[in-house]
Amino acid sequence: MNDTVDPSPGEFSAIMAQHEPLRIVSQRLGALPAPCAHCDVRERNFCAALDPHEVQALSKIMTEAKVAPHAALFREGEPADTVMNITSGAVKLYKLLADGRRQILGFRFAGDFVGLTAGQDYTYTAEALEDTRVCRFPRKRMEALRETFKRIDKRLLELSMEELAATQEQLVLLGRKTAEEKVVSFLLLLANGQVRRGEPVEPIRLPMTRSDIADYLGLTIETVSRTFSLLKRRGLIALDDTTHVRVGNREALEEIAAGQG
Amino acid sequence: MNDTVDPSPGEFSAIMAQHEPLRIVSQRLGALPAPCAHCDVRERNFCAALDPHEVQALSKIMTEAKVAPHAALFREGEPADTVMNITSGAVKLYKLLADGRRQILGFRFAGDFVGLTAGQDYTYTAEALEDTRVCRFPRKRMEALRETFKRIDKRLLELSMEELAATQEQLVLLGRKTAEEKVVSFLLLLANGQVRRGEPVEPIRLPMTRSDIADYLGLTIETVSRTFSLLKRRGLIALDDTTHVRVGNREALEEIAAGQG
DNA sequence: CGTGACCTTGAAAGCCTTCAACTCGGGTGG
DNA sequence: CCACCCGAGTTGAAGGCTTTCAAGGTCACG
Repeated sequence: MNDTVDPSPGEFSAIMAQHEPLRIVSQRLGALPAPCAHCDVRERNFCAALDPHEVQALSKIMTEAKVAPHAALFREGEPADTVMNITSGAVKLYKLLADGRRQILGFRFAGDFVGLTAGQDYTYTAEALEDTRVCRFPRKRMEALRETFKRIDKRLLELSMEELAATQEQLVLLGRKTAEEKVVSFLLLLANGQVRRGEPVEPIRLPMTRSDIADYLGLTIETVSRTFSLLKRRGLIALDDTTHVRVGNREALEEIAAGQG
Repeated sequence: MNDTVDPSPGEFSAIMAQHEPLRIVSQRLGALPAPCAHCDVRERNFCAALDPHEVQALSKIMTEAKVAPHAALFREGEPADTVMNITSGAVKLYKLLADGRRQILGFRFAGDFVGLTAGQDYTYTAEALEDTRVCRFPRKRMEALRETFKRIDKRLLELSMEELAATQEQLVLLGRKTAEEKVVSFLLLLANGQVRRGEPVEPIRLPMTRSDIADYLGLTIETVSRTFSLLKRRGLIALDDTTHVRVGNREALEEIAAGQG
């Protein structure tokens, strides 16, 4: 957490310029309120559906920070005193078993909210995959704000329920899908995420390593690699390089992901 | 849903008498408000932390129903127009893949809340494992009530976050634990649930079939059965019959579940 | 007492993992 | 400038954990 620093206000426009997708979303949706330029990732960030008063109050308790690749936003077991809204970059969330086995719970991108917990401590670790920017909200002050603006709870509940549904979908993937189905489901999930954020559908960007993908899908890096190769050989996907995938036949992939026999 | 009928008011005391655990919890916590006698499963039901006004309002929109074994409370894909609080019995939640493979998302017991969704439709099926009673809250009227009593949202958010954390723990189980670790984790989860509801720790009651357990743990019924046999042979558990388990060495099981590999 | 659902156990097969070798690209220091 | 190293990724071969296939057992129920 000590590797985070606040960007100067002057940097904002430069940052926004680097993030074409965010600007696209902003333009598409017009001038809605947002606590800061960074948070201006409409529809997805938790300010969506809030009114200007609420957003303004939120902006007052918020601080901005950037996180370097491999640095943690927070770690499992630490006191959960901050919730964060990612404004650019990519983050992985994971838990560890006693002997070091790792399960990645999910990946989060611009507009996503992380660090909300029921208990006192974070129940997972959040780590940046690349240069990442976040808006940080102190939990104490956030809770005070929630007392004043009850609608914030409603919004957080919506987000929490959506996250729960996505996590339950992931249970199906881990418990009942084959390696191929897992990898295909993963690619489609990333593609859908890009569309939701207003980014181009293709190429599908993979900011995470094969090891991260493996720990997300409950596989080994070798199986992930082999499955990519297999899909490529079958003409179902094309790899520009190891981090950019293009999809040939979307319908075919959708069928595989759904487990059509 | 048509297999549910409302019990007559006169049945309530008889029902309560059958549910020793609920009475125990009630006595322990004293006279807190609850929408109905059935909902009187303190600490766990969603009325906990609400004040009498809120609970009274909730009781007015609530109807009670009983569900027979194998009958569905609701099905995946149906319009999600009711949320429910289980007051007795046991329920399994599951999703299906196109070819029929099933993943059980979790089991729910007295005091648990089911059917809350972000979208319009249920994203999973809920089916009774045994005779089950529920309090049903029409979504529309519930949402109106949430507008009036904002604290309900706060309570629902708490429940949602707890459920999310539990589901994330299940991701670790499905993605990274061995068959033995899965079964042991499952038994401890059930044991903890019984304690939380004020029931005796032992024997651990298994109201679900081996097939249900398998589909919850991402295994086959044969592997589940073999793993039970293995644990029994090692003296780590004892099976009174197929549905009642006793634990010899709790610490040893905790270590196995945590993956002290 | 037959029937069926559920559970257990054995043996063979298979999917994924483990172990191992090799490639590729980037960073570094001589 | 380039040899060297290291992390990340790919591919092959062997092994193992779990599944699949198969058979038998138990118990509730009509």
